[in-house]
Amino acid sequence: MEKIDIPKRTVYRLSLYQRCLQKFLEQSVDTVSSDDLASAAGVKSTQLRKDLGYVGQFGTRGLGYSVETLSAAISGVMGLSMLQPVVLIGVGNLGAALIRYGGFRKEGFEIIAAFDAEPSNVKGPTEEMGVPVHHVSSLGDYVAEHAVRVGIVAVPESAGQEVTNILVESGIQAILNFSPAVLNVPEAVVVNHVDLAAELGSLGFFVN
Amino acid sequence: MEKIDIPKRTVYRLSLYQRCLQKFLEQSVDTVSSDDLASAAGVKSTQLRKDLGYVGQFGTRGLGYSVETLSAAISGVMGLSMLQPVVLIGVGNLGAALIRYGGFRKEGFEIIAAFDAEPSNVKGPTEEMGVPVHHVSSLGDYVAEHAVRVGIVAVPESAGQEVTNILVESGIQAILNFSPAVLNVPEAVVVNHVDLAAELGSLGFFVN
DNA sequence: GAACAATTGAGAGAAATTTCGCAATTCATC
DNA sequence: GATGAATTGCGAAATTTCTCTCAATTGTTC
Repeated sequence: MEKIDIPKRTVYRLSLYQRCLQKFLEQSVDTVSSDDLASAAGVKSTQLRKDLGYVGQFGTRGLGYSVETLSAAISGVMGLSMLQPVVLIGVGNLGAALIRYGGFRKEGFEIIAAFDAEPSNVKGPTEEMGVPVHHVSSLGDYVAEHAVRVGIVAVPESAGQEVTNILVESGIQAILNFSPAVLNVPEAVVVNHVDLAAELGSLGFFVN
Repeated sequence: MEKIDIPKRTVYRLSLYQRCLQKFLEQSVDTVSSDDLASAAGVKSTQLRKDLGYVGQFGTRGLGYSVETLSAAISGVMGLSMLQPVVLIGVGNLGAALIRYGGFRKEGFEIIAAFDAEPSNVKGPTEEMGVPVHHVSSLGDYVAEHAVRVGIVAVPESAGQEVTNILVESGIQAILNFSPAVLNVPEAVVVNHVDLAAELGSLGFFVN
């Protein structure tokens, strides 16, 4: 497929654009210019057009883009046409917050199961959100059985690689990693690393 | 000051290096090569050396870097020599998780107060972590009075810009933004945007 | 103290990403 | 149906970021 040659940055921004389009859709806007959409997403319009250029041609010169068409096109490329099941590993503070956080569903993802080393310590999410919390020992089988392609890792650093190995062996294709650990994965597996401490830490440089 | 011309990416990685150095320090390692440190941080050694080159010269050819010296040097540049007070706005799922999350303190940051539109709905964090939760109406005064330089925004999108304006007017210098909103700030204020939904959303592209 | 192995530091080169510039196209108006 | 304003799409230029290469330096061994 031609997917491979879209820059990672562009892919990330496509998902921003998608969210903005959704918002326009809710407001019954049916046409946007690259300027409108770009400023909603916080980027320059030239960048937006370049990004969309990787995907195809959807605009009408002089007019702009049809919100609906563009949104559908991006959905297609991003593989968001149907709900993508996701597992989450590590139901600590952050993991539990992510389960309760509704924002993922709108992006086309649904956390269908959570795993923890001590599921009995976990109470909230199961009842609140209907997400069952299993023992981490069943992770591999679950992922393989349900053909889950995306995993969210929210375990402590020490367990990060171990959990990742299980996921990889069971056929995971993409990981969103919230642990501070640097995860070692085969090339075919994509990891997005969200390092909260580093994000905050790097702000230190800019103050004073 | 000479700070301005270090690339943002490099600044981010410096904070990774710092954390790795801390770990080496705990293990009583006192010298590391660029290869050792780079692989701990998940980057190439040439990149590490280039990054450190922005800060100064700390290594000894043939030997490597003194963990202690390098760590101190990075701390100096990153302004982490003393604990940096931080306010957090929006004590929902994510905000509460961030308060409970201990990892920030190690990076030299301490959440000294939290703010919410409905502080009475918030229970956990105040008692657990000793972080008081105030009404958002007192945010501006608090920030100004305590000369807080860094803020964490974890409010819903609709409130993002409003809260940001208050922070900016009160003299904030850096913001870690977890809301989906694109925050408009003057040039002097730095924003790090952590967009959870977009991070997960962009993974959709890479699966299947 | 000479030869060797290890490792940094920095300039040059390569690659990736962003921005610019402008022709091409479309719609609305006269 | 010609003129003008708006706006895309894309190649080219500029910028930023990363990687390579290699001389310079240090400690170690014989």
